[in-house]
Amino acid sequence: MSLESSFDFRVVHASTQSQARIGEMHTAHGPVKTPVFMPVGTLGTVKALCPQDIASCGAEIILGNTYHLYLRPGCEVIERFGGLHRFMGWEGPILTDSGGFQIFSLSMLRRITDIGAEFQSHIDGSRHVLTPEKAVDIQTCLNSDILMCLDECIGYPSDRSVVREALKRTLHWAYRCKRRWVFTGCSGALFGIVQGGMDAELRSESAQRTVEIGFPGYAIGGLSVGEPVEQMMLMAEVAVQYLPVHAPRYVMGVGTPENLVELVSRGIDMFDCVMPTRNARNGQLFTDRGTINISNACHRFDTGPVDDGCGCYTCRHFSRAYLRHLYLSREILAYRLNTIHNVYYYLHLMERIRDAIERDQFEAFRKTFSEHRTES
RNA sequence: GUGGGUGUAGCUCAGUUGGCAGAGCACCGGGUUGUGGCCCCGGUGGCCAAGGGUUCAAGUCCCUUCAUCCACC
Repeated sequence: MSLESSFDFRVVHASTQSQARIGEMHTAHGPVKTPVFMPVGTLGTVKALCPQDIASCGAEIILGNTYHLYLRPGCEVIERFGGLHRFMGWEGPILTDSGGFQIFSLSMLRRITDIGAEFQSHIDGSRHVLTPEKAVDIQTCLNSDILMCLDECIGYPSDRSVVREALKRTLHWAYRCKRRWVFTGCSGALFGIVQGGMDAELRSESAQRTVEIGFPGYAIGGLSVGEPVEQMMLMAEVAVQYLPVHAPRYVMGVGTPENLVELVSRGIDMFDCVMPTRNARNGQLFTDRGTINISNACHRFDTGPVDDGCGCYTCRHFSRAYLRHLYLSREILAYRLNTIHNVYYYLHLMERIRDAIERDQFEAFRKTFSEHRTES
C-alpha cells in the first residue's frame, strides 16, 4: 500500500448483537465517523445546497463523480485549483466514484472491452475511452480522498455467463487500478469493488479475489439494480463474510432508510445514494413514519413542520403549507429547503445508528425503526 | 350598423365522408437506490354557448338567439 497514503480506519466499537460496528476513518481532509452516509454531489455540488448547508446538515464526507467531472468542466480546470475541494469550496473529505456505474446506466452510448470502456459523451456525443488507469488518474487529479476502482456493473436479471464475465473484468481492472495507484503514489485511498450479480457463489468468489489484490477499503457494487430487497441483503451478507474486519465496507448506491439500518446490522460502514437529494427535488420528504409527498393537498393548510422532532433548518423555520406552496410554484427555494431536510434526516439517522451501536442498543433501535416504518 | 371569424374539460385547443368525447397544461394520487432539477405510471373533470330542425344516429348539416374577436362605416 502507498506509504504516502494518509488514510486510516479502525473499528471503535463492535456490536455484540449483530455485525454492526462504529468506526473512525481518517483522510487527508479530516476524520469521518462510521457508519456514514455520503450525500451525492455528482457534478461538484450536492444539488441545491452550498457547502455551508451540507456541513450544517451534518455531512462529514461527500461524493463526486469521475465520469461527469471529466466530461465537464474537465481535469485541466479542476487541476488548476489543486483538486475538487478548493474548486467547489468543500473542505471535508471527498469520495469519487470511478464512472463504472455511469457506463452501466448510460449503456446506450458505450462499448466495453478488456482495455476499458469506450463511450460517447451524453453532453456532446464526443467519443472517449475510460481505462482503469485513466479512472485512477482522473480521481488523482481531483485530489480525491477515496478513489474507486473502475468496475463493470450489470443489470438485473443477468445470465450467469454475463455476471461471470463482468466479475472477471472487474477483477482485472481492479488489479490495473491498484498498480496505477501504487505507481503514482496517490495520497488518497483506493477501494476495490465486489461484483458478482445475485449469485452467491460468484459474489463470494469476487469478494475473495478482490481481497487478495488488497485494498484499504472495499465496496459492494451492483446492488439495488432492480432485485428484491431480500436478494440485496443476502448478497451483502455473502460479500461481508470475506471482507477483512479492519477495512471499511461500502455498499454503493443504497438506499432507503430501512436499507441502511438493515445493512449496518450486516456490518456495512459506508453508503451513498441519490435518494434523499433527488426525492427532495421531487417533493418526497423522509420521516421516521415514512415518506410524505409535500405536494399532497392534505398539507395545504398545515401549519406544522414536515417532521415534528426534526432539528433541521427547514423544520425549525417553515411549515408544510409553505413548503407545498414553494414546491407547486417550482420556486428554487423548494429544492434547497427540501434537500436540507432529507439530507439532515439521513445524516441524523446515521448519528442515531452510531449512538445505538455505542450503547449496545442497536438491535432494539432496528426493531423499533422497522415497526414505525411499517405502521405508516 | 354592415361583413367575416370563433364558441368542445379550470386553461390552450384537436375532433376526418355525420357513427362510443380527445390531447397538452393544470388539478388529485403513486413511482424514483454509485443523479440532468428530468422523467415515468395512474386518476378526477364535459347539458360540445342556448333553443329549435333534418337524420336510425348531430360536436359535425340547417335555422334562430346569445357571447366574443376582427375589419369597415
